[in-house]
Amino acid sequence: MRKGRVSDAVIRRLPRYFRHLTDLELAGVVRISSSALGQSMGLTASQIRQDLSCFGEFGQQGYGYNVENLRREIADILGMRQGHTAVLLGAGNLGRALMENFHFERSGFTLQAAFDVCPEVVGVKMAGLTVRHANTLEEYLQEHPCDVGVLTVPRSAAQSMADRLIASGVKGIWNFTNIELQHGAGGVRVENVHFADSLLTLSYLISEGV
Amino acid sequence: MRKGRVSDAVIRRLPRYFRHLTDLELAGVVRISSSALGQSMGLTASQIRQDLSCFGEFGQQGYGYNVENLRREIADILGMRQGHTAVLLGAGNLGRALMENFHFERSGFTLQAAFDVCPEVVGVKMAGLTVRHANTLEEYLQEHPCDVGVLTVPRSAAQSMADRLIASGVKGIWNFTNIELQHGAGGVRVENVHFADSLLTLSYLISEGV
DNA sequence: TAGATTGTTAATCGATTAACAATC
DNA sequence: TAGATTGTTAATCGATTAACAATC
Repeated sequence: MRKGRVSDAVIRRLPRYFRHLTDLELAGVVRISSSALGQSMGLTASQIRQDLSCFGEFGQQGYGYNVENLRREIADILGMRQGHTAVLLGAGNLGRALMENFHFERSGFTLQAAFDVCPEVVGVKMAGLTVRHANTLEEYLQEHPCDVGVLTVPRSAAQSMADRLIASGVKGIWNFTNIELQHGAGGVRVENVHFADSLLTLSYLISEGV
Repeated sequence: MRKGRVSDAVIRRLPRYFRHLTDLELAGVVRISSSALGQSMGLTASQIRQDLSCFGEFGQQGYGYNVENLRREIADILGMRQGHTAVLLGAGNLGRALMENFHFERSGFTLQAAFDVCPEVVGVKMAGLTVRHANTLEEYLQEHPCDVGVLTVPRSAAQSMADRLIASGVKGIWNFTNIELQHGAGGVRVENVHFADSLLTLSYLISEGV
């Protein structure tokens, strides 16, 4: 499906395309041209056509793109329809908020299990899952191989937990801890959600010109 | 302090520099060269020197950079030492997790107040703050002007809450809702934390080559 | 058919990397 | 002093934008 290497800039735009197309579909829009989509997303029509051409030909001359169809194509490109699975490590405040509020299934993921070490949390039911003790992680993953580990443990436990996830064969780590995880050449992908980096960017932007 | 326009790519690296320098300082490292810093961050020495040169001259030939000094300079550039203030909108699971777990003060922010509409939440004390009713937002902001609004309300309330924040004169919005906020030409800065976009990027990366 | 819009090739722009004189 | 390393200028690389033939 993919032609040559796809740049990081393009990859980062794919979820935005998906989100906008979802909104358009919900709003009942059937077709859209690259220039109209670009206008609503703050991109040029050229860029959109260039981006999409990395993956195939989804439009039609003189017509544009069918919204529903393009949305489905992008979902495929993003791997949303592959039935990925995830386990969550660290069912504290943030972990719990993710479990109970974030819709994993809307991104094509099934959250299979959650782990923690804290006795007050182990055994508690959250979002339909009973939190397991973290020392059963390897055992669990051996029986239920999993694509992604969601890392919401405290900073101090982050690297060792990441190592255990990698050793158990996950393909990716969704990292909410504020550290840069070390992950060897094993091909594990790490996606960081660094809250502080985000807030500091905003801090810079509102301070500019001072 | 700033020379000409600073590109977005550079701005996004500043918090990473800050984080790495903090770690180095904690580890007792006193000086570091651009090539050593680059190695540990996965950047080239050239890029680091080029980035820093947007803001001034912080190094010394033959020596490199003093870690403590460079960290402080970057904190200044990021506006961390300006004493920014924030209010939080939406004290549900995610909002509460942020209040109780995220260290606003480490990014130079003081979280001043939190608001919600839900009767079970209004009046509850979280992280030392008593949650106020959202219909007192304007009144509060008039008396206590605030730099940033942290938006952790449900999707349906997001845009109207953003409009109210902007009308009350905030400089920035830290947006955790999964929508692209509309904000006119008023110069308000919006920084998005789109969980789903992040997970979908990871989904793509672990699916690659399928 | 005429108008609209694609996918792609070429041109431009900006960001990263390399090179090097200056100097601690 | 000699070695190391900066800040900056020049070269390269990659991403974005523009142009246009193809065609629905």
